[in-house]
Amino acid sequence: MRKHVLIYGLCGGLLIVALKLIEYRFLVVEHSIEIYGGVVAALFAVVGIWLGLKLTRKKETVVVREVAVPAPPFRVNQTRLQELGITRREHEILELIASGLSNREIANKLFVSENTVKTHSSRLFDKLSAKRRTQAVQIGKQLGLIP
Amino acid sequence: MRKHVLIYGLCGGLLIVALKLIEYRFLVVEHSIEIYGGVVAALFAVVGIWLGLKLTRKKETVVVREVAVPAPPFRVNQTRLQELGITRREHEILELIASGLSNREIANKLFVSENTVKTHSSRLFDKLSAKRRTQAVQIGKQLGLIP
DNA sequence: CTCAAAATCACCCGAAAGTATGACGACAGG
DNA sequence: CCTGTCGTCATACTTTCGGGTGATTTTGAG
Repeated sequence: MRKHVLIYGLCGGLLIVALKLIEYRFLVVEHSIEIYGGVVAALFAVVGIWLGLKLTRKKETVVVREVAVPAPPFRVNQTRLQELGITRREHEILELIASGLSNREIANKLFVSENTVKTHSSRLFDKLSAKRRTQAVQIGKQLGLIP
Repeated sequence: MRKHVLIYGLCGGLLIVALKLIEYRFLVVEHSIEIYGGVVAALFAVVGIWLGLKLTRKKETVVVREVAVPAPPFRVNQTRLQELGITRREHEILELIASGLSNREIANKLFVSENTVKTHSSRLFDKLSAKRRTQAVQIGKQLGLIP
């Protein structure tokens, strides 16, 4: 800011000197003082406006808008399934257990015997280190095997 | 913009007239033309700077920064709890069931008897229209009672 | 204080869940 | 052809769950 003022002052001084040097050659007409003043005024006004624009050009307003992330579509973690050696049937049964069905209901839905469902779920619990179906569901969710 | 220029011009004209009116009273000294020019220059430069600032004050660069909302914080649906007449204890037990604990484990955790846990869960199942604990968990999630 | 709701506990019993073990057929891959 | 995996099923047994009933204590609102 100070710098700008100094530069401005210097320019003003130089301009005045320049004008003085030529005032007796081209502006000797009587009453030309008004023209002289107007020109000087216009010139410095333009310089002032330019300076003012220069000084404030960098103003910015940062607007932070929070955007809700759309629900990430559930994707079964196939890698984990393989790691744990969980078969398709076992995974299918885990899903049905998670939806709140009993062994018998699952058996009916899959057209197999209840005992089969029990064996599957037993093996599933082993692989998930679960002792109960509720725990299996909880672990399954945590591992991304079910939504 | 046009308006500003006009106003400026008008002011300039008025100033010149004003100066002319007093030039023979206070600035009759020879060579005072330099002082006159300097004053006019400084005055209009100031006006110019002010104008420049005024013109650009409202210019803003809007930067939109999208912020991903991490996880929608889970909020228990208290209204639904009241609608169903589920007590605090029952809700507490629903949460523990959902985390995969057995009745006995819940009893130990809450320092009550297993029978108490059974009674609570029984009433809870009634209120949720659930026949099994797994179903209670599924319904509870659906109703926003548990995360 | 009083009353009702909530929380606690007990006992019984049948149903469901879970464990253990063995067996059989289908099917893919070496 | 042989072997391993998967899916299927069965039997027997133990544990857990859940329903039903009744009772006592705590607690909070009026």
